[in-house]
Amino acid sequence: MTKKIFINEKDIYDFWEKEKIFSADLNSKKPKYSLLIPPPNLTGELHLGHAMQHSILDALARFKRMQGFDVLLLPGVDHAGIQFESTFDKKLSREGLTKQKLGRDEWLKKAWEFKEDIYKSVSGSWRMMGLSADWSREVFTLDEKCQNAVFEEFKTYFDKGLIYRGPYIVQWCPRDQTAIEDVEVEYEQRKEKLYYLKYGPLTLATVRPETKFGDTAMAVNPKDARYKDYVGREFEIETLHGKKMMRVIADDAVDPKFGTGVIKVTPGHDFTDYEIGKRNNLPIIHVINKEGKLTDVAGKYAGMKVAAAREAMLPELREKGILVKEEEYVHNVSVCERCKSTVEPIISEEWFVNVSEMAKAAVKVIDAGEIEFFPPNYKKILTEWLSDIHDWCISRSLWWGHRIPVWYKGKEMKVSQESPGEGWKQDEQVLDTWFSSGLWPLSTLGWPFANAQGKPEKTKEFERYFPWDFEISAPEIKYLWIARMIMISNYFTRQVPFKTMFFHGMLRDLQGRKFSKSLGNGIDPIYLIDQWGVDATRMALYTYSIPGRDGRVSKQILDERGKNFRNFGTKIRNIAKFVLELKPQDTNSLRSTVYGLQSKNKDDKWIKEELEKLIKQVTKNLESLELHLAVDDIYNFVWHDLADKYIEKSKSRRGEAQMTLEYVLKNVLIVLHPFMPYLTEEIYQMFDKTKTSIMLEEWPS
RNA sequence: GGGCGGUUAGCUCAGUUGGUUAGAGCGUCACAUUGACAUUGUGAAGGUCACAGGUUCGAGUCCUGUACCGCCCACCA
Repeated sequence: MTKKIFINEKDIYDFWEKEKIFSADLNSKKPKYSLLIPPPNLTGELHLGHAMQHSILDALARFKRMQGFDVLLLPGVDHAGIQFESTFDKKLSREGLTKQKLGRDEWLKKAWEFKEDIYKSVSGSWRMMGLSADWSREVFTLDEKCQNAVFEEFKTYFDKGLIYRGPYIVQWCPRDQTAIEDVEVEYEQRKEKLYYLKYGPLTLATVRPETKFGDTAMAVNPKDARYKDYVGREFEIETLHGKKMMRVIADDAVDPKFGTGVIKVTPGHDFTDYEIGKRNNLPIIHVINKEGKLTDVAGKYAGMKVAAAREAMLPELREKGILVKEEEYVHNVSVCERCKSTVEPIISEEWFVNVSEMAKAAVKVIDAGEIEFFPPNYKKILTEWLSDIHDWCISRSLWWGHRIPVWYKGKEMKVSQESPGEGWKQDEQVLDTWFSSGLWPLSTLGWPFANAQGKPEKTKEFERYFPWDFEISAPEIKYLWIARMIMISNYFTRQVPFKTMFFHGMLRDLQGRKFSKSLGNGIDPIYLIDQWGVDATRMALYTYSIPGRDGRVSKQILDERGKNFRNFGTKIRNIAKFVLELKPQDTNSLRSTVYGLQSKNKDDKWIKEELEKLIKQVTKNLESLELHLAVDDIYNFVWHDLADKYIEKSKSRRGEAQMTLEYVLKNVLIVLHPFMPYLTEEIYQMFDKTKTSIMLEEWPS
């Protein structure tokens, strides 16, 4: 084989791609090992978490390939509904454009162009980590095959009666103008005021006086002796629009210890109150609209934003003797995970899926141990969530996504991918991003199945690579994504989507905070790569790759580690230079050394024993997904055993040691390759070798 | 209010089923040195492993409790 000299990392990557070493082979006789890359959101940069995730995936893929598996490492991108749309709308507003001005069709056209731009700028950096993915199979969640899969999913649920549309109280983000899921809501601790209001004979406490226009009852706990005599009776109460009769009801949801033990019931704008309202047949009054402003029922406060209206009405409440007391109150306010605006519970027409049966079935397969979780306690975390699941609100008032495949004509309704004909109008909403992401393990392999005759027939890809052997995720999307993949996959295929589920920890700043754009505390992996190289950056990240363990990092700490592993790379380069470039004239090439390792010298025997231990350890640690330990083992062996001890001693018997040196170095390169792919390939090419690339070498056993 | 995780050297963290003097990197100090490598080598200092009990021949590791930090879940308006 000819030796190759590479100019830089990209040069090596291109070489691998050209040799098609990343491609999975459907017709391979080897056993398969499939890994599914979590599709990054199409909103911009690769962040540290991605970089770590990709590094872990790639190490395993390379390891399995060398172990003789036909590896599929499948890449893809997620359209990321809300996130993409808000990024794009911000860009439009800088150009003086709005959704309204453009209209849906024009907006979508521009959105697709923007998508292409973003994709181009980010896909390069995703590859830069060295990801040995099969790019020929890359999937985007809005590709035709995903569209088909999503339609099949929707239609199946619909036909089985699991999908329904109805008014429901949802978490509404007034800024993103869409309903969001419970799991997309964050809580922010805020100091507000608790207002005591006089309602007829009773006094109650509330933090939201502005919703009083929507009150339809007062409620107390049925066990509360103080109010026993009031229950079931109506009282005249003073409102801002004059006097009004209101009933007192009893409901278990009322906590007698809160405030005065009496609450006002506003079924239109509070989750508890909505439930109370349902149980007691209370009417629903809309006080807040989808822009977060008060409606006409608020009289002169109509049109004001919630917070402003609250302030504005206080003087009148005081004056009329309704507001009798105020106190400081610290509580959690719901905010939108994406844009951080206060979320309003409001009633909206939305689509839902009843997932309780699916979830039950998912709990069964998880309990049966069909998926191995890292760390193992996630098994319990997921089954508990699935056991207590609510109907899934799948509609979003966005334009970027899979449009709900329902068409209307007068009172008629049809589920169809294409327009059923003249006069039919499609539903305006799109599906929740996770509706398509939940299908990811299936849609990436060609589900739904149909042959030329339209009969179901599994694709070859699906037959071979499903279920996936390995999936990885950040813990924060365990419910949004992981639980749903398990549930949906099991529903459609009666199989788990993946056999191993790895949750990595979250990288945080030194105060333990998440990295976020708004805090400006992010660390750009591209910076680390520029500074220390891809391999060193990967190594630094592996030290944080322990399942479920968060890590605290700063730019300084990552620089330290990056520098350290860059030095390690230099160490190996120097070892290679010592062993291969400066070798004595009278020694043979590596090829002969493989057969001639019978040296009786005690140093030779020692280093070979240590090497064997290393190989065993690294193999074991990779198999048990403890990459940090594998990295540590190699580091110690190379630096302290091989370089500091063995090489130093070998200097007095250089020629004799040559064969052992080459043998050890070559094996070190192989076991290090999953972690530092570029460096190891570069040095491998300096050997008189038998394989085109180190990627094709066999893992030593 | 429930559930989970963390607490080990100045900093960031390892420590795999309990087993000798508890480890790494960075930082600090001393010495060496152009010898594959100054992106170096040798050595040193630095820890009552959060705290209190318990199990054990033996506990950083297992059990109970406490404190602090963090995360997730939850309809306290």
